[in-house]
Amino acid sequence: MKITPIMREYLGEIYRLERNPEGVSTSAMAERLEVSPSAVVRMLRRLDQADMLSYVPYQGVKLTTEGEREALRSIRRHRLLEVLLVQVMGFGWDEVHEQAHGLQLTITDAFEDRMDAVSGYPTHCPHGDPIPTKDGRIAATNDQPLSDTPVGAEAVLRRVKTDDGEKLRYLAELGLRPGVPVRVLHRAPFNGPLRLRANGHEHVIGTELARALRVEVMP
Amino acid sequence: MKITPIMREYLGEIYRLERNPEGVSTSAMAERLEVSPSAVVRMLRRLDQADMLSYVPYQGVKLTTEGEREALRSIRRHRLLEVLLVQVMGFGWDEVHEQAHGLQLTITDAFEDRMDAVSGYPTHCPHGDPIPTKDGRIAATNDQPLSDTPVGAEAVLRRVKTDDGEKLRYLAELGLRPGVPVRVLHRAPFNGPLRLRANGHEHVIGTELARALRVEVMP
DNA sequence: CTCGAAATTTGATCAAGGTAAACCTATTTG
DNA sequence: CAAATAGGTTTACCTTGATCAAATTTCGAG
Repeated sequence: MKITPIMREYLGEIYRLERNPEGVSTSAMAERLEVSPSAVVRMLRRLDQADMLSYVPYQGVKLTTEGEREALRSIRRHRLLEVLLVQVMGFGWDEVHEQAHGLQLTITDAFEDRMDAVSGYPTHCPHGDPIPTKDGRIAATNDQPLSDTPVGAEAVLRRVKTDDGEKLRYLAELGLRPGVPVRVLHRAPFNGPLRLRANGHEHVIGTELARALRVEVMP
Repeated sequence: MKITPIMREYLGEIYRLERNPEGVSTSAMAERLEVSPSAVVRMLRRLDQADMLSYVPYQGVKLTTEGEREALRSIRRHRLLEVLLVQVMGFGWDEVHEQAHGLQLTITDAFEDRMDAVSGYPTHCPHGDPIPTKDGRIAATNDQPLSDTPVGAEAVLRRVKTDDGEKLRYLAELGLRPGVPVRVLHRAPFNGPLRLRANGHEHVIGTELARALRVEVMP
């Protein structure tokens, strides 16, 4: 049974959701793929048929080994596209998720390779997620939510886990991008806002944003 | 009635065929769009419904004003994509037609604009065809087949009218690209091959190739 | 332990594609 | 000059992927 680019895109999104605490729900998939829930259900049945995953109605979904391989191919394309759009085409990191979503469906393998080359063989997407290699290996991530990081810690911002354009634009304004060193200065009690220092400036970050920021704590 | 990216692509191809001596046949469209003839017929009916063209079964097709506007939008995207693929992504001019064909369907308006900018606002595609402006105007072409050019004429190669990868690779090898000055040295009788000088070298070109090369004769 | 809200799934419909069969048009030939 | 036939065009029926509306399941609150 053959696999289409659209199927691969679903698999990529399922893979991402599987490693997310919220889990893989029909409606979550529908939202991320910008598609109706019913389209998701039908696709799940097809993907089950194609042995890409096992799907039990109302119960949930689990990728097979084969399914994971295809998912990683899709994620590679998506993240390489994001890099290309930011570094080569000059888009802001808040504009690229949706575009990569669409373009992924029509690029060729040759395009994937050229994209990799002209972007300088990047290892991470603009939001800090690792780009799987061509043979389907993906670097482990070793970071934690800024919201769980103890006061006083020296850390490096590694990932920004949101697709919300508003948030991304705001973070860009503050200069909070992957690779930037940050220090947690203070956290107000009861999940209050968090004060931190980065790029020589102090900023106050709300809880919602702090949960999206992932840092690696330095020894 | 709404127009989809796929419809626009058909319109673009019809526009191109309308200014071709061979005319707009169902099978010609099918071949250029890499689609079955039956798919073309169905689409023609939809496009007629949408007032993009008038279609009479077995008779033929004619674009409306509206249809031409959409066609030019599609052609602009296609040719800008070809420039991007060659100049920015590093593809050969023999590899870009098909890829542009697919990508056209998923790029956004914003991508079109960025593409225009990073390519330096090009006026012609890598094969020498003019790129329509955003408001739907297209430069007139003023060239003739090399096969009709008199012996002794000084001319400049303007366009290469073929999508055949073999031919394009061969021409690239000889350095025969748009903008290159050429001089016709000799033509063998009975549609025989043609000898010419370009880039300081002499080449012998068969009739088939000479028909694809379009030159502007210099005074 | 039942009821109702929220999420999930099914059913009917549309766009766009393919293959195979039917159908026009035009050219060739008896 | 009419009939036959070849080639291109169109129709008919099936697949994929999407939508919306209706039906169904699940799960938390009383």
